[in-house]
Amino acid sequence: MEYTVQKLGELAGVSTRTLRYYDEIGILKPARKNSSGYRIYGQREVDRLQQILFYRELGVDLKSIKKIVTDPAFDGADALKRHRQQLVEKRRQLDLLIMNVEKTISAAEGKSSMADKEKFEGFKQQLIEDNEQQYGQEIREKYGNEEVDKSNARMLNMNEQQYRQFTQLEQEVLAVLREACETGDPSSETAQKAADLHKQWLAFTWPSYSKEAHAGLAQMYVDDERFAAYYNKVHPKAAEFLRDAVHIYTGFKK
Amino acid sequence: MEYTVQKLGELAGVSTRTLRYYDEIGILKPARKNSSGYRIYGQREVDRLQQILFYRELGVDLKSIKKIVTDPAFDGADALKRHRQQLVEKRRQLDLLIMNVEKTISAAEGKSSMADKEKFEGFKQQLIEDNEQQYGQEIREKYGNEEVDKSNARMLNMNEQQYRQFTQLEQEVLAVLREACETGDPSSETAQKAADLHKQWLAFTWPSYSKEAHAGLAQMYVDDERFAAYYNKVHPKAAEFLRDAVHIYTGFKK
DNA sequence: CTACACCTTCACGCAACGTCAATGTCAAAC
DNA sequence: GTTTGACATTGACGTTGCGTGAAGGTGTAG
Repeated sequence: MEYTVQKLGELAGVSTRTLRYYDEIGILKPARKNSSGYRIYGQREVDRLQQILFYRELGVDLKSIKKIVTDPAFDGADALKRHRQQLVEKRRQLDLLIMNVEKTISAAEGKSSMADKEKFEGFKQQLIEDNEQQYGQEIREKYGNEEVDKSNARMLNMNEQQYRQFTQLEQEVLAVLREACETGDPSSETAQKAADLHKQWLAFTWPSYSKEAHAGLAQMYVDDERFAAYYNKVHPKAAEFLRDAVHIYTGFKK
Repeated sequence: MEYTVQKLGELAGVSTRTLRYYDEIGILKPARKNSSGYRIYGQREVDRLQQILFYRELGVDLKSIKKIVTDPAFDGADALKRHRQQLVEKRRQLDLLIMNVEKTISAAEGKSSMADKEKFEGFKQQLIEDNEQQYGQEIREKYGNEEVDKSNARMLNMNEQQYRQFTQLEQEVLAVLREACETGDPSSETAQKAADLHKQWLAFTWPSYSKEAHAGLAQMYVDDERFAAYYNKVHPKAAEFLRDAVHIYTGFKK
């Protein structure tokens, strides 16, 4: 039972290029080469190829497969578990992505029937609704209806460019905050920059900035688990850290 | 407002390499170059970069982004819809992959006996602990300690095969629910199938099934954002949809 | 004047092959 | 004995979105 590249390829359903590649990376070497340099595979190689293809179908990368098939002491099931973890994480990311894409699409659809001029109205409207639904009640209780309505009104008055700046600033706040958290010091320069960015971000929608409101809001980020969860995406203690940084930034005393 | 590569990079949170690459592929060219060949970007380029990054975050590839941002006649929303289709298909593949990997793992575990059985016990134990930590308090408040403890006890009494059925059912519920959401009709056959699967799934751990409890639980999936988030992985309105479907399934009247 | 930070253009590396290209070999047909 | 055609070989580039040097020019502060 000896096979040339093509025969083995047909048998296993892979291209000859693949077999040469597997030889090249040392994952499946032919049993021998004939006088003209042709690759000759035997039964052992067939079995091994099956094994390789089995793991390949499960999405395992060739480097890991190599370890599994070459080192008999290597635990395949264990490797698969780690692999599963990666896949599950990948799916989580994909789920988030799809949710965002769908949000964007439905926002865009709400707008497409309208005039071109009102391009982002639907998008912003959606954002406000989301926000209201998530945090509306608490914010209204704390800051009063007027303030919140004014804030929403400001957002509705944003144009597309402002909106993009707004979302970008949001990203920046999170990025700097994450970096700052690593320092562990809320009075560090980075932390204070995060607080400043957060103020700027706030200024986009909050009608009147005040140190007290800023400090109070920061406290709420800690108290309200939904806010906390939002910030803690970037670091387990990000919400607390931001509060401390903002309290220093605003000169707020406990 | 002029920026060199690094300045713009810091502003937008991308590397200078990325900006040079975007120049190279013609997706974002600098406004001009100074006498020494330095790239100089202006406000227009900043805006455009924002737009690029916006789509990039949604996982759109640069080739498509190029079309969107360079050709004003190109419909971004349309591109996003095709993109979503790709993502959904990708997720379907990923789901299949994960199922296969899990099948393989549990098959391998069923083979090796003693040590792995203990691992399995640990697995269940872990699952209960996770669950307790995440939802424990609310559930205990709503349904009482006894019920919850009984539920946990049932899970601990599951054998491996039952456990596999249980997790498999969980996946099925999500899959059918996703499909049902597309119909938009909670009374549709698919939606009712989802509700039925959900009941079966529930039966695995819930000691005594009742329509009232089922309907109430479904309502909680909407009210509690953590449950909602779990179901909304598959569709933005999945939690609400499931509630409606279950309410029809159980004949619950508002 | 000298650091030193910042800029430039190559160019390789990454995963897993697909796809030529140029050339050698085997078996059968003429 | 030669031609043909299928099959083999070893390169080597293309794919995607940059990261990461290398080698060398430029801007500015001390």
